[in-house]
Amino acid sequence: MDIREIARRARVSTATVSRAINRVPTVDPQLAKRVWKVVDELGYYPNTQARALVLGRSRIFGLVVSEITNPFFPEIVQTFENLAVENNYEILLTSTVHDPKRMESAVRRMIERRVDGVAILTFGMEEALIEHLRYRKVPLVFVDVGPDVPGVANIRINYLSGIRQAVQHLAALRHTRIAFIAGPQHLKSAIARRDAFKTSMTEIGLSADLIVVGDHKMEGGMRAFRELHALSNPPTAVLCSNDMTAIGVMREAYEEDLRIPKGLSVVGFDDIHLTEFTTPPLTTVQMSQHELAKIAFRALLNEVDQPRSQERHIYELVTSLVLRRSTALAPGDNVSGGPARPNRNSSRKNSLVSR
Amino acid sequence: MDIREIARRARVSTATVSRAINRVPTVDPQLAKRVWKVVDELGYYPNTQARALVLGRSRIFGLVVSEITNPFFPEIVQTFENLAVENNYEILLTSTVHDPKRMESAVRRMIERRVDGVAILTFGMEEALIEHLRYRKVPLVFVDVGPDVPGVANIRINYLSGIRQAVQHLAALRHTRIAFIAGPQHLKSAIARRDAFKTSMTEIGLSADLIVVGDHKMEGGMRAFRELHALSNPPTAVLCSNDMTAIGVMREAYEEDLRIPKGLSVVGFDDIHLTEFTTPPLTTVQMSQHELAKIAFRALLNEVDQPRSQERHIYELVTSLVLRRSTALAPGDNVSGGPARPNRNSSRKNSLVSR
DNA sequence: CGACCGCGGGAAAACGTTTACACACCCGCT
DNA sequence: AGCGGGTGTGTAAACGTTTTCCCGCGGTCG
Repeated sequence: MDIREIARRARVSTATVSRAINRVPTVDPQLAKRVWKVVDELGYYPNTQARALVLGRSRIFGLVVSEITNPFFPEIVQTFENLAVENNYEILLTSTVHDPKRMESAVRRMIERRVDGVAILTFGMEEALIEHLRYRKVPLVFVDVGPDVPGVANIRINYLSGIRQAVQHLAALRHTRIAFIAGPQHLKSAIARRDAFKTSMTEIGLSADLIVVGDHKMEGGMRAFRELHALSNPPTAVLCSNDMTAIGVMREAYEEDLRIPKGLSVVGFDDIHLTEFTTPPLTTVQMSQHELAKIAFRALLNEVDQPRSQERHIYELVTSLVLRRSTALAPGDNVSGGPARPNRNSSRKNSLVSR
Repeated sequence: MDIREIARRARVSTATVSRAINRVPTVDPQLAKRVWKVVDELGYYPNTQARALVLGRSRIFGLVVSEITNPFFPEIVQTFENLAVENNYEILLTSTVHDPKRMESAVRRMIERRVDGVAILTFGMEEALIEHLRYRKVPLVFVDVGPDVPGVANIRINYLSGIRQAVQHLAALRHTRIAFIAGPQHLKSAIARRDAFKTSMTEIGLSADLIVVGDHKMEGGMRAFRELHALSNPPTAVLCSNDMTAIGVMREAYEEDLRIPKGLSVVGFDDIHLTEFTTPPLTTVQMSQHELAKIAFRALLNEVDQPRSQERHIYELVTSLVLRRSTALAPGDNVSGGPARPNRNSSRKNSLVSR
């Protein structure tokens, strides 16, 4: 069933059918109604491939993430998808599981399907695929790590804003020995977080020498905390480069019978959903996946609408602390009476029994 | 840059280029090499839309899930995607966030893109979209809930196998008061799990009357457990209809200062990744998302390869218990010496400090 | 030595749209 | 009454492939 069939039955030309379907205003309402009637009766749906072929636009965006099973990404995918359907786009999802072959095939697939743009929302070093796509003049948007070249949009993440809030929050709770568990040092984003920690500490006169590196996974957090805990003068608070690391710290603390937050304050980074389900719920620096996806999508949409090829667009995403229940006054510090901590601005979705 | 450009430069016809690219064996190796040379030089990639148009096959599968942010689904998506790239397919992902409008638009999108098949891996009542797709003779595969009609494949889940293992595991640990926290009773899958629990209990002579219904979310688990805990003779073990419920139970138990597993044994259902990150790691009934996605993909592939339209295909997925650390001997039961529990067959990815 | 057969390659049609261009028709003006 | 312009519809080309059909060539067999 194609447009010609519709044309025949409505006794008009294919041109008119096409125009009616696309709501071109000049077509006689009478005819339009006749066309729509047939369309509805037959349950006709235009063939997107044919359309794409002549329009030269596929209405498909590529979306590259590191791995969907990493809890950071599902919400990005969800938001991106929502925006896609709203704008009549389709999304071609790829998770490079840090595998160069996967990236290569991803690029091939995207080019073959003639995507209108690609968002690379991965925290990694997928430099390889960039060149290939740039060469084809596909609109691109990167996060954090993108090359500073014309024609590709870039989302800068303001790590400092959130990390500074976290550090000052801990300092306000009388913590002075604050440790940082960093991420893999080949990731730009991990380095940026560590640097933000150093800056935040030194600017309030605390020393930032308690830094140990993890792997952005639970195991790394456990290992790193074991190391810290063995110190002669262990930290009373730990700030982590991401939430999985913080979960590792909490797990290890539990094994060592250290209660959180009384015995140890822990702060994560990312604000993945999981943090609401830990015991206790994790205080963390939010880097809104929702916002990130939104910015990325908008950037692509802009780019296809008015391709200002030579400008380089920079967007910014700020981070900010969300308070839950994994931080408290430093042990040994006794203030008299009153609630020890600032207002909680976290969305308290989970009806917790107060204790 | 199109196939004609290649043809011109290689001084052959477009037919030959097409044949060379598609590795038709009859073409002269000499010519083929000439074609490939030009292809590589120019970085030519065939236009999939044009191809799909003439072939009548889009090489796209639809994948419908409930919501990607539900931790049950990311692994399904990942596996499905892996298989897709392996087989040169693309996937058109939709999460109906339980919203009828979303489902409708999902169907429209899939039909417009002319998907070759659709896997509906959602635990819900998306009956609406079924008819529309069936009418179009799109190959379908359902999980659990599909209508028993010819032409659509169905994946049956064997809930009983895993739940029976769980119940018997608990019974072996001397638990006799075993409660079940069910899921929303409008979901077929939730009902099936509850029934499997009843069957498993009665067949070993235990009474299955400690059933309270939750909502498959953490809050429901917390609420349900509060109810159970307030009983004059509370259960010593709780089996949950899904993992999020179990996490709620653990959280609530923590609030009530009940240690797991010493004071209470908890078993979940689904085996989402999250269960490895709880403290303690959750013993749960595995319903392999990986297998599920694999079966679904295979089923679709079968269907497009040899469309035996009238047969109805039934596949089965068995469930089975995976032991972690949230179950132990019933309190008050003292056996002398020896390890209290069976071998642990769980994959112990996380190097836990034994305690 | 000629006819026939097999094999490989080319011309062109087909897939289902959109849209540039052409062409009726009607209305109002001179 | 004739002409010009505006409005709305139709015809056909174009998008980039695959594939059918046909043709020419070389080899083999009678």
